[in-house]
Amino acid sequence: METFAPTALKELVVTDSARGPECPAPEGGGLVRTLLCKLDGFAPLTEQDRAALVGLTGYARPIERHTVLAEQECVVDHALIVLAGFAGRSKRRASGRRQILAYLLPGDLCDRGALHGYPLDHAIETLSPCRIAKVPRAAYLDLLGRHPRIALAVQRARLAEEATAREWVANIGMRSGLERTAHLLCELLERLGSIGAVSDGQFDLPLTQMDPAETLGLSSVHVNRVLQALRRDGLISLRGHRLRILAPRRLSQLAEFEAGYL
Amino acid sequence: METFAPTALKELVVTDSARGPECPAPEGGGLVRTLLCKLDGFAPLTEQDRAALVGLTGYARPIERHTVLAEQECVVDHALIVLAGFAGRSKRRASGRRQILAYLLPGDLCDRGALHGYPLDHAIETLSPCRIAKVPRAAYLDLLGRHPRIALAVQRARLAEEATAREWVANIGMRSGLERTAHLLCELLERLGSIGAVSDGQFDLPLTQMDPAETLGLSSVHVNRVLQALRRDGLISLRGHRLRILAPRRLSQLAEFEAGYL
DNA sequence: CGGCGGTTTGAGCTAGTTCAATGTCCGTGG
DNA sequence: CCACGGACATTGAACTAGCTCAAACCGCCG
Repeated sequence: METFAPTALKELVVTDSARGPECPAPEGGGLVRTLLCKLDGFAPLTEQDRAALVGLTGYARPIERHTVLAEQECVVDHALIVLAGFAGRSKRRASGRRQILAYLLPGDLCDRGALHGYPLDHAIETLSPCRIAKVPRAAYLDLLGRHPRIALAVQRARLAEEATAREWVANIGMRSGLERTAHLLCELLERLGSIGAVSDGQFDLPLTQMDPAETLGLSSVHVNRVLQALRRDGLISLRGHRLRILAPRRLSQLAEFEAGYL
Repeated sequence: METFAPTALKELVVTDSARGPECPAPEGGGLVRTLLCKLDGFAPLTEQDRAALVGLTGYARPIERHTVLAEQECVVDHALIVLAGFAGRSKRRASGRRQILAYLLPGDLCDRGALHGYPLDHAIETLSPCRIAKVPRAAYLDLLGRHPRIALAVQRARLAEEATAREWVANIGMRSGLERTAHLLCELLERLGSIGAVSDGQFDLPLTQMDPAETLGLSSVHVNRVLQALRRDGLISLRGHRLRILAPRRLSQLAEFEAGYL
């Protein structure tokens, strides 16, 4: 169950490096680490591969919360790599109601824009302050061309993303509010764990309760009550934006969470 | 709005050719037509490409309703091409409750098994009697290798499938039962239209009300009532397994259905 | 004719919504 | 240092969409 990364854990690296423009990017590969970590998990990378990825840091910029990185209907011509913070894909109804379709966590990347010149069927926006690399199409294609292992890892990452999307359909479609929420937390634990952003079952959740609500197809009021129930039952503890999974086993049982598909 | 295929419509081709083992495959490319139709829509195919696809007919077999084509957790080593009937991806909970994750309609194909040797995160099963080609990995890879346009079309088809999956998350997550159902019908109209299986707003829906229910995260009782409401309001007519969209415009407005992403 | 698989209907119930008030934390300006 | 305001979290209370269970009904096939 415990899938924490074997590397030394730099606690809070996500938040304090995402705090804003005045905060300089940390030394060397401090943030690309998430990307390296994640891609390496899909296909082992060589030193050259890693160096090339570290080189992408030049494209990184701090970005405020609730910034739209790519509008629906728009053709984008760069790849996005999340280095810190939470971003997400989302759709909006005419009524204003929003549905979050996927989380983009540190190490995740999104290259639909760069690879295929299709207009996006959804928007991409930051859910928290983020540090994000916008890699121009040419540079990105060049990267993939020169580094087949990276290309492979990226392709596998896409498969994992598809699997997650299916998991979300199932989650929203056939689970109760409590179970859905538990499932989401399990997913976050696993995904953040795989990039070393979990320490002792604890991680930062730089979201508003509105975000899980729009993720899970629930009202924020209900999410609030569900979180209280999870706390009451001793499954989690949550103070501010710091979440701790107290009973991962029981939580994943409640959610029928299947680890391993990433 | 009307995206009906320009080719001559062979009404009922889906059902009568999917009826069962005793029913011989129709003359020539009668059923691959759907595949040709669909892929050609993504990337124009040459005569050689088409011939190669027609060649796949040899792998086609009639398959009964509710047959599991690929079990969850299993590694599959062939690509599946649906030539007639409805199949789908699905997940099941321990309680037995099922969620349908995607429909595989005639012309759709599913090559995760053949391309990457990963165990499936979901099952694939027929929802109606089908005619399906199981193409062995080697033959499939060979096909893609020799026919780059087919490979391109397949890749684009995958993008469209991903977009559909996102649409489903949004559908289940933020729409009411009525809207969800309307949206699903719009999707079916569009997808079946693109393979010429819609005639005069009418198409075969070889499903039980349980299937839409498990698709939309509703109970079959509720789906029943929703369908009645749609009929009452003159949006659709439904007799047996024959569905007619009477007011496509109003229906897609109700569902906030965005055509065009396929 | 009888039965099976599916649809339809009814009635009661509950998970989750909506709306609105209240509480809490935190940053800002005086 | 404190008052103020804004953004979130929490609570309460009324309401409702959709669920469950169970009975009837319908069409089809053997």
